[in-house]
Amino acid sequence: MNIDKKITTAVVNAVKELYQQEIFENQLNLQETRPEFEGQITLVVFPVVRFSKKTPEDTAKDLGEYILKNVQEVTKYNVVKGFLNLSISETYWLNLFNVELLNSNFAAVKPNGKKVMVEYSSPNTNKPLHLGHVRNNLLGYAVAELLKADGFEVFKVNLVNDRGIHICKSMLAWQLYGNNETPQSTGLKGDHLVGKYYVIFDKEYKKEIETLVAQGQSEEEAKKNAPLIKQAQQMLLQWEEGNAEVISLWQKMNAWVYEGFGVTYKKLGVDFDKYYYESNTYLLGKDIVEEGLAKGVFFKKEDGSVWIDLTEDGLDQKLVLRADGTSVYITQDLGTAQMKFDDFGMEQSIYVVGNEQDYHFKVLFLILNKLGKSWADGLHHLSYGMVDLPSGKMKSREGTVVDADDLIDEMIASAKQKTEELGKITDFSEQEKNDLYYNIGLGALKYFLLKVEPKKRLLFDPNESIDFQGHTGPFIQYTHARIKSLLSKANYQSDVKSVDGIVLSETELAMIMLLAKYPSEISAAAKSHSPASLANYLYEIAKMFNKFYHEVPPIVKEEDEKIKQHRLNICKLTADLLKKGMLILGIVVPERM
RNA sequence: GCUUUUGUAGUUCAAUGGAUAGAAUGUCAGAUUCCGGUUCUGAUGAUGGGGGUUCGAAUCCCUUCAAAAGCACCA
Repeated sequence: MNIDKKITTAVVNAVKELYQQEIFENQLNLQETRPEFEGQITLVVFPVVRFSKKTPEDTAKDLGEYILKNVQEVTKYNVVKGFLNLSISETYWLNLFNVELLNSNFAAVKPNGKKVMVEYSSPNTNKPLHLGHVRNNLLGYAVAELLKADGFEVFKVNLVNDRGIHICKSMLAWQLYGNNETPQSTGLKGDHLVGKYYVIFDKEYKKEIETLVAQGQSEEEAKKNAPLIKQAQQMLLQWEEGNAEVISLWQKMNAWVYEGFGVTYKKLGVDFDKYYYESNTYLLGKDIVEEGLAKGVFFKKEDGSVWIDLTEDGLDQKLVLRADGTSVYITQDLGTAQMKFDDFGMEQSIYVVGNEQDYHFKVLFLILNKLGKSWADGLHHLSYGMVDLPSGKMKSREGTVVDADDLIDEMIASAKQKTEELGKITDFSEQEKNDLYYNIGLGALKYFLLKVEPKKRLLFDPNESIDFQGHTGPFIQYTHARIKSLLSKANYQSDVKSVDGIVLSETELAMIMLLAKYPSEISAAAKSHSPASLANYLYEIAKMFNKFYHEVPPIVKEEDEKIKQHRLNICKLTADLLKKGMLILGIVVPERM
């Protein structure tokens, strides 16, 4: 039984014995004692006051005395206003560290038997990935890994939007202006080549609109009447009819895109257990519409279109099936949700999608709820904010979009430059060097994008992200590398563990308490789907370690073997947890850098 | 216009309704340097405005201002 549990149990008993009342553990609030007061654990007394009918100070004293008598580990207490500060014995902390934290099971995953799906990435196949997608991918991956680390069985899936008017635009432009260009003939990455024709389409389309407007049409008319858009729409119809030529072009160009995406995914270090394709799912959902009609959840209008009325829930009426019987976006999402559940039978399902779709998911989940789907309560939209740059907003039309591949290459180049300037790794092989640049560059990028709460907008500053000092990935990587270097210099033996009879310094104690929180930090971060809180915790560890390392006398020169071993144990555990935690974020911490 | 989200030091980010709102960066001063481009210590400086609920509010409610997004038989 851990110390928190012992204390809360004691308080519950104290309330029973002293005040003849029943209080529940979840009404109690324990927190870490602020550094300016004596003690390590603090009970906030206010919730108990209504049971004691005494002042907060008197209540705190009552409880303090009771805990002192009944909880062996508590050696002292003091009361400041409504706060009861408890001092825990040194033996307890030392024992916690030696027996629990240094045990190899400490940060190990304990399966909880639950299944969760994380859908992320979900790109369109008409253009390459950009900075916004990067946030999505990193977030989705990290949340999935976080849930794994908290004991879930996780399925990562990617729902690819591979059909529709957008890809027809690229296809048409390639047909008209492409001269049979291929990734091989141009040396362009497949997704970039297809994206190039998407841009060309847009350019030519705009020209046509201008011409029509000059001929006297309104802009709205011109947008509808331009020959290019009509041809694209025609092509979409042919696609739906299964026209062999169109399908074959579609397959060819999508294959280029997938090859390109594959390269980007690999560089980002993300992966998927299963891909879903909208070309397979876009017809789904019609049976759910039938089901909804039968249950009276949906209603049919005179023209045959099917709707749901969500006005009682503060939303609008929402179309779920067109009058001509074809699906809309939400129809297929209804069907896809059912299919995903049928495939995996998970308790929870997380959609990592930008916040511009908040309304859509609100509606989607509400509908599934009204349809009485047992799994609807486990659906969750992990909504995240847009990414801005110091130079301003990204706008595809103005060409200020940051391409994912370019960005990654720049980060690696920047890591290389910084590392070379210092010349610390001249003995590395070429391969080792390249791996290092990659790990630092990507680590900088990933940490910077993940340290911010998902739902907030994010300002990405490439220069700041790769700084080796401050709140950055490389700072944590560097701290880890320094520890590793220290351990090897000190010839550290990990099999010597139990070291007792030591007096802990204040910072050592703080370090142990901080490291002890690892499992609960993982669990809390997983529950709130927040890699950001893990990222911040890891930074705290790195920072606290530096303080510890600075304050403690030179460890390598320490003559007392017990103290030396104990301090090296702290170093070792710090390095291990940093490594493990960063890996959840998708970041590799180098052994040397 | 309606709805949602976000407003915290100069800047970038933290803070399960709990104590004097923490970091980073920037600036200034000092200390240390076990293998570290260091690192550490101190100083500086913020909850957009106005009400309310509460023993206690950055956090919950109302209102106002600002920014962003959404409001298609698009996805």
